[in-house]
Amino acid sequence: MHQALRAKLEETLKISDEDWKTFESILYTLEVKKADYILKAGQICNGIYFLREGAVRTFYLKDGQEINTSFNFENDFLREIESLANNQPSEKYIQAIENSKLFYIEKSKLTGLYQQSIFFQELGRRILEQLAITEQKYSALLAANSPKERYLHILENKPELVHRIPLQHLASYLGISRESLSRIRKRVS
Amino acid sequence: MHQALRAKLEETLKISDEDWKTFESILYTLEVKKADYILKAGQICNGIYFLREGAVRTFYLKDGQEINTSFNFENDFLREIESLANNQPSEKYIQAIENSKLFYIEKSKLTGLYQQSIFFQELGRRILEQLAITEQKYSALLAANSPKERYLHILENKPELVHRIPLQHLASYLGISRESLSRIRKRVS
DNA sequence: ATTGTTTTGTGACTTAAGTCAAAGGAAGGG
DNA sequence: CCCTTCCTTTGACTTAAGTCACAAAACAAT
Repeated sequence: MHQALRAKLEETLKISDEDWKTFESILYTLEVKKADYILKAGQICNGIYFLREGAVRTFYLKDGQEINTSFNFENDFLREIESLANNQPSEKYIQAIENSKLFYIEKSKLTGLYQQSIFFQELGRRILEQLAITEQKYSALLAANSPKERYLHILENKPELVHRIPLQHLASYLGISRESLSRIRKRVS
Repeated sequence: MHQALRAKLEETLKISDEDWKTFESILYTLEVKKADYILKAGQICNGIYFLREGAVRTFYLKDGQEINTSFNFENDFLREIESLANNQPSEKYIQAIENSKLFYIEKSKLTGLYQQSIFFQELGRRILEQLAITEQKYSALLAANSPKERYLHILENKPELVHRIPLQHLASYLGISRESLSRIRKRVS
C-alpha cells in the first residue's frame, strides 16, 4: 500500500527495511475531495504530506486575487515550507484540485526520525535541496521569458500542468492574466 | 577573525565550542578582486562559500545575454545548489561585483561534519530551508507584480540591491530590460 | 434535461514595456 | 589628465499584454 512512497524515497536514497518500518509506522492517511482545503492561511503547517493520488494547488491571496505558487500531483511531497520551518501561520492555502489521497507525517514525528537515524537527516536534506532547485528553475522561467515563452516552456516540459490544471490557475502561476493566457493558447495551437 | 561567521551560524542554531572548533578547522580563506570569477559555468561546484566581505552575483547565459539570478553580500552563504547537490557542471557563473573575501568549505569536509554530529545535519537542513523560502519569495515577486511594482518592492525591502548593484544587473534579476528599468527608476524618483 | 455556477473566450481599447539605435556620463587604467 | 571602456539614459517606434465588459461554453447538481 505504501510502495509508491517507498519507491519515491528510494529515488533519493536507499532505505533499509528497518528504517522503512519505522517510517511506515508514523504515516497517517487522509482523503480529501475536490475543492477541500488541506491547509488554510492562518493555520500553522504542522507536517508534510505525500500525495498518493490526485492533484492539489498552493495559492495565496493578493488584493483578493488568488495567486497560485505550485501544483502537485501523485507521488509529490507537499508542505508549506515557510510555515513549517519557521513555525508561523501560513499565508498560503493548499487545496485539492481533484479528489486526493494523502499520507501525512507529523512534524514532531519527523523530528524524532531525524534524531534517531542519520538516514532520515540525509533524506530530509536531499529533499530540501531538490525543493530549492525546483524553486530556482521556476524563478528563472519567470524572470527570463515572455508570457508566451513561459507557456510554451510549460507545454514542453510540464505538459501535465496544461492538461490537468484549469487555465485560470495556470495563468497566475505563469504571471499572466487569464485573458492573455487564453489568447496565447489560441495563437499557439 | 571568524566571529561574523559564528554569529551567522548562531542565528540559526547555538553552536558548542567544540563543534565550532571543528568547523573553523575546515575553513579555507580566499580573496577575489572585482570581476573575478568564483565559479564558472562548466565547473562543478564543490563546496559552499561564506562571504565575509564584498558582493557577488550569480548569473547564467541565455541567448548570449546574462541573466542574474541572485546577489550576495557580506555574511551570506553562497553556492550553486544544483551543481553541488547533483554533482553536475554548473550552468551558472558566480562573479565578484566588489573585491571580496570568502571562506570556502569543501563538500567532502561538510559531509564529514554531517556524519560526525547531528548539530551540523540540523544546521545544514535549516540553511536549506531558508534558501528554499528565499527562492519562493523571489518567484512570488516575479509572478504577481508588474515591473514597476517589482522595482518598488526591492527598493522598499532590499534597498542594498538598488544601491550596490549596477542597474543592468538588477534589470535581468527583476525580469525587466535595462532601458525600461532606467525609465521606471526615473518615473519613481 | 434544466438550471445555476464556474470557467473560458472575444472584442475594443489603453498602456507599459520591449527593441533598436545613438548619445551622455561615469569610472578605471595608464 | 586623458582616453578608453563600460554603464546609463533618451528618443522613436512597435507590440504584446493588461483591463473591463460581456458572451459562450463547460460543468455540476438537482
